[in-house]
Amino acid sequence: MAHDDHKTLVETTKAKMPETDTLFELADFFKVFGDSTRIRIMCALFEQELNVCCIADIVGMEQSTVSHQLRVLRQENLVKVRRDGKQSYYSLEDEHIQKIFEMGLEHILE
Amino acid sequence: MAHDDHKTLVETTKAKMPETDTLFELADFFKVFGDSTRIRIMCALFEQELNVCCIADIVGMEQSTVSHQLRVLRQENLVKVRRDGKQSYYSLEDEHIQKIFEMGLEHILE
DNA sequence: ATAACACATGAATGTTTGTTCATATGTTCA
DNA sequence: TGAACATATGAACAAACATTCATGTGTTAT
Repeated sequence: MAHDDHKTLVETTKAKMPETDTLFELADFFKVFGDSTRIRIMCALFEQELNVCCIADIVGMEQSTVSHQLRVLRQENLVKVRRDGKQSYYSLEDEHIQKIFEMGLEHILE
Repeated sequence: MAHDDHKTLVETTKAKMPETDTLFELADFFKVFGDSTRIRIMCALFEQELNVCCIADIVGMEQSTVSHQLRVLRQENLVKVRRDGKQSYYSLEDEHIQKIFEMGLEHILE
């Protein structure tokens, strides 16, 4: 009966999926990649660590904007800070980031 | 002079980065992964193709909501549709998706 | 101590986005 | 043809988000 097929398919599929909580976390993680300012910040940090003022000039946005976005990146453990005198130097926390970037680029360039 | 260092660093970093347009596209692409409903839809489709009504039951949302989100996924070439009678069967378009998922999961599970 | 600088943060604003309801389109079957 | 079903779509609404301005915090150097 079609009803049973439907119910079975729904149930078995749900059973094979990761925990809902995990998938919500995953969405939150990718959300960070979904903004062009943050993408450009991360991209700039591929080369070397940079202080806030440099990043702001590179992406062409207010220092304040960049600081807010760096906080978002920090909260998701994507960047780390090193304080040196008056300046804060940011760098990438994780080597997954570059791979995720590459895969995204592969997808859009085809 | 510090001013020159700053300017040089900014310029050389900008020069090494991909085109700004590309990075905007990349952000739009990742934006699609940044919603838990869409993440769960894609996750369900890892197993096999599914029609809209099944997907709605699996993720526990309105059919309308799922249709809207499937359109977003279609627009970014992440899923494809196969029409069979009254039903539309959706499946994943791209094998990058699973790898991107895996990397995201690796990041959050540590 | 105080001025100048680098960065962080709170409040306010406008925009984007996800969801729902209602309805339209398209398909099957009697 | 008309009823029932599956899906798509438009309008409306609320919630989330990115940016900016103004200001606070912390550091250096005079």
